[in-house]
Amino acid sequence: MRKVSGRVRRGKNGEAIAESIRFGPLEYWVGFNLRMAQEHAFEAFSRRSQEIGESPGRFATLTLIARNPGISQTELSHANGRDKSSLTPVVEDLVRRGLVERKRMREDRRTYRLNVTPAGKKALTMLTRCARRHERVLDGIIGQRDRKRFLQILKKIAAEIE
Amino acid sequence: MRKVSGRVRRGKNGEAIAESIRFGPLEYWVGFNLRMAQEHAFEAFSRRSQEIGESPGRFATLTLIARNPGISQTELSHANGRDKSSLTPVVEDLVRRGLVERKRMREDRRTYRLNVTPAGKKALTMLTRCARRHERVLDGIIGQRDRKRFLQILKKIAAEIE
DNA sequence: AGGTTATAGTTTGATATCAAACTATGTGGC
DNA sequence: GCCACATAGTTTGATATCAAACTATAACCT
Repeated sequence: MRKVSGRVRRGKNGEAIAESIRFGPLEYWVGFNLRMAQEHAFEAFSRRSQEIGESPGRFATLTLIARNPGISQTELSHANGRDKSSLTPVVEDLVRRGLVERKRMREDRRTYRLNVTPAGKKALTMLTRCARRHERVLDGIIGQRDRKRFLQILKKIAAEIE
Repeated sequence: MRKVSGRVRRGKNGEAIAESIRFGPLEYWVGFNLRMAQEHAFEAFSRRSQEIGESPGRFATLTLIARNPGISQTELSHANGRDKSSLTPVVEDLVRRGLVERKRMREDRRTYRLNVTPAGKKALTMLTRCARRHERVLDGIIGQRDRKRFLQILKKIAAEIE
């Protein structure tokens, strides 16, 4: 867990003087707080998924393939918000471990079709359980009353910012 | 700008059939949408700060040093939510470019004190202007009514998740 | 004082990511 | 058919990050 920010300065006799950090405008700026929230949340999910021996990044990838059988790598990279070149080693790994199957399309031999194998479905089930626990924690923090609106705003930001 | 997700599949006669991606549970999960919002927002800020020739990551760093004169690298790394080792090259760069000054503490010769130089203040002013424009865009998307609550929730997530 | 333990910062090795260059394939104009 | 252009995926080079090992100082205990 990340330590919470706090300064300790020593006085003349070496006694600890706790000071807190001044965040200035960062305090009330959305950009900074969005980053902090995301990074802390991601880290928490990361720990959770490590418990079941999966990388946290695999979750969205597997879900998207499972929900969109035959999806291509480029489509997947857009859906997941990553560059297609980042996907190459990820897909390689998933295929190597037998979680995803990859076939050339007949009609267009540049394109691959991705599908989740039975083993992949199993891994996804585990990851989904893990993600549900994570979501429940987040829900607890956000509160039932604000959750829907909060989610709407997040979607709006992703969709509308240039 | 990142393309929006959408699939195009070819029919028998080669006509384009647009399909949209199914996100399954990702659709309504906070974790995924938090990540997407943060990444899109960061990318937008990144473009903005490139226009003035600064890295987006420098903004929080410079602000925190300016607001906490004499802060140490470890304190800074906690405040900024980064590992102290990540800070080494960043501080090096800021010092090399004359934006930050770094002095050994007398009382504890392991520790450095960081301070922003006049040149650093100037760079920070530019970056702050840039960040303000970015914030205004975000404010427009979020809406004045929900902004405060939204910010509160982001802070709560960062603070409370394990 | 001397040895043990803690702390500040750096170095190193691993990972994830992007962007640009590249390869192979496909499409369209003529 | 051929040539220009577009597209799917890979490779390569750069950057940012973390975690663990390391160096140097400092604090603590007896």
